[in-house]
Amino acid sequence: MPRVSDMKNRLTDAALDLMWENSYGTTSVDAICERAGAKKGSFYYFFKSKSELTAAALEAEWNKNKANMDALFSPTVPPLERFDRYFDYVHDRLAERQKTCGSILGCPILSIGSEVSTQDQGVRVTVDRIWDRKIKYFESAIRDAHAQGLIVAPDPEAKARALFACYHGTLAQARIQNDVELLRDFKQVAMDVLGVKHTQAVSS
Amino acid sequence: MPRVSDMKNRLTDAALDLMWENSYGTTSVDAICERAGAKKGSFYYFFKSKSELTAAALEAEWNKNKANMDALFSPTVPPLERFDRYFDYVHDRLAERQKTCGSILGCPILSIGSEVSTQDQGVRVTVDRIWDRKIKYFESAIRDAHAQGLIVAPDPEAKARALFACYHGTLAQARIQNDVELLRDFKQVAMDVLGVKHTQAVSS
DNA sequence: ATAATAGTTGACCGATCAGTCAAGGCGAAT
DNA sequence: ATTCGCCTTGACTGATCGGTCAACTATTAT
Repeated sequence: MPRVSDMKNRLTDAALDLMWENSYGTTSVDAICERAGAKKGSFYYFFKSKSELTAAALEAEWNKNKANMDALFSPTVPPLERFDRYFDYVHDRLAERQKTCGSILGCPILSIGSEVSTQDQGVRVTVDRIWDRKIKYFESAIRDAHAQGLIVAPDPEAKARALFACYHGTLAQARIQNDVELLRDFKQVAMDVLGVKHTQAVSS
Repeated sequence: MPRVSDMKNRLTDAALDLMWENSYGTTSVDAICERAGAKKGSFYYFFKSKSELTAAALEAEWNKNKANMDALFSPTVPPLERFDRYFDYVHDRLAERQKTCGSILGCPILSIGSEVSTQDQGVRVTVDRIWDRKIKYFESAIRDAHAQGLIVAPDPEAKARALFACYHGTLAQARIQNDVELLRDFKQVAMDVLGVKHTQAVSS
């Protein structure tokens, strides 16, 4: 067997990075190659098109984040607390990234998905698939919360989709307005959407 | 005085149309000109860049829709009913458009805004401004609903922003999944976000 | 050591990109 | 009817786009 290369990962990393910070359309294959330290020929050795690279980059991002998601939404954590931890995690990650690039970047799945959905079915289907996987974490937490009588959610799947959409709307707004504080306010909105019985703030 | 031309409007109409259906990045100046029946030189007679045209197109779209919004959110309509009518209106408009282009297009403000926000401050600021204007309709309806004891919303502006973000998240999801039914389900979510009292009593 | 193969390179392609410009056409006020 | 100036035209630019290709390198199993 000949040599092995990490170039494929470098390319997907560079692609997602650039597309997240800018957009799919303004991220050229040349720019991806430059950041990955690759030449154009190498790019097209691994991927047959920019579209295919994008789908691979989104899947790679999912794989890198899956363990984190599993931990955040661990069944050992009280169901409603899972959301709190997840929202905190995303907030912190976006705030951290803002320090280096100056912008709140929102969710790459939504940004890229919204941009290409009417034109690139390959990427669209990939976005859809990852979207569904992430919703499963919400769904499971909602079902557990319902079982414990914390909320009333006879249709956990629908409730999960709704909450996920609301959250992503807030992420998109945070990106457009470049304001991370919008994410802080979402926790209360999430409780409203989930139908958590209103609780007065308890000093901790 | 020499002749007058409707070319400027034709160009903004064509631009918004193409960017809504596809994206900002994939909408070329050439394509805009072709749809508007203009030559490149005319385009740059009216606008000094694609970016400036986009900002103008968004403002023009707002101006065309303002009367509709005023009617939908008329103070003569019961406050919570205003939302119902607005959501129906958007749903019907998107469903109608789907017949001709095959896709649920979501909200152009969000799509374009999300796409260019980190790269084009001119368009970003325009998106921001229109976003704020639209939120005012929500805010006013929420304040009226609060005054009538239909909901509890001590901070109507924050509630309006939250609901607007949630709705746009749903619009984005509908675009990505090309599914108009997601918008139908939003009405109940909106009631949850607004904190409308229904069968489920809310503890004080 | 060498052969087989995974990976790399850089030159190249036609198309399209946003944007420019000088010149001319054409409507309205005089 | 002339003139003023809004608007249109079409040919043009240099850069960049996504993508191709044949030749080359480097690694590793044998």
